[in-house]
Amino acid sequence: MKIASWNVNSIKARLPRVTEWLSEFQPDVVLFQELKCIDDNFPRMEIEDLGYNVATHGQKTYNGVAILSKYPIEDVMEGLPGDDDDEQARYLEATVNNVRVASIYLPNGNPFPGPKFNYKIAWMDRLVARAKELITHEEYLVLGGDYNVCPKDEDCYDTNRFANDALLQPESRDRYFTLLNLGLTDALRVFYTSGNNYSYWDYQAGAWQKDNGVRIDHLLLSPTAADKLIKCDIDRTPRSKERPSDHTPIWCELDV
DNA sequence: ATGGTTGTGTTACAA
Repeated sequence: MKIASWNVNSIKARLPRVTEWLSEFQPDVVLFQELKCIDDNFPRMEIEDLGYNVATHGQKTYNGVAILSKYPIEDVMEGLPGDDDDEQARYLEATVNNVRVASIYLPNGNPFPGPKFNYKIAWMDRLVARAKELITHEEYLVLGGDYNVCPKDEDCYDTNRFANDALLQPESRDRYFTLLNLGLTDALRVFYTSGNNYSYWDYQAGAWQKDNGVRIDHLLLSPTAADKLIKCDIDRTPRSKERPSDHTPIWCELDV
């Protein structure tokens, strides 16, 4: 069972890249972030024609997350618990083929410091609380998405340029490692124990051509899911194409 | 070179 996560940076603008990648890569489950559209404008038919069920949690202009699955999508939960006043569409959870999955678009948090960074940290605290709850269920669990966190310096091409960036702040990293300390596994680091494994390259200044990237898209697995982990990798192919997203997919294969 | 690009939706803001 192949599960992928991809920040598409507008599903409408990215539809040609998305359909060609789904057709070629054939993931069983896909977690999308940054749809940048309301549910009614999601290109549902085009995706369903490729054999996927679709659950969306969209929003006008910003944010928006979705779950695609070749299996039925069950027990959908929209939004991250813990703040009834939070109206940003950044979290969608569901069960597919006995695997609980979440599509996560964690707040970027820039500029640091400031209210956006405070929102990021509060959001991460809510994610930790949700992960704590989920992990007690002892089921297959994959928390995937754009975490907007570089866990370590090796996950950023130039830490000096990012010294004041929210992606590298200790407060962001502390909460990311709190997730790992709950027992979640950073699936990519099972196979690539160190070094550059970027998932995002800025559109500006030839960042892609120079491989000036950061690793901020992650798949975190519960212990039972990690036991079934066969492979995890980052697929750079979509980032190399015309009119790409600035992110590229991360995927894993589970023996379930 | 303190630059540069993309997307939404309006000429600003987020990333």
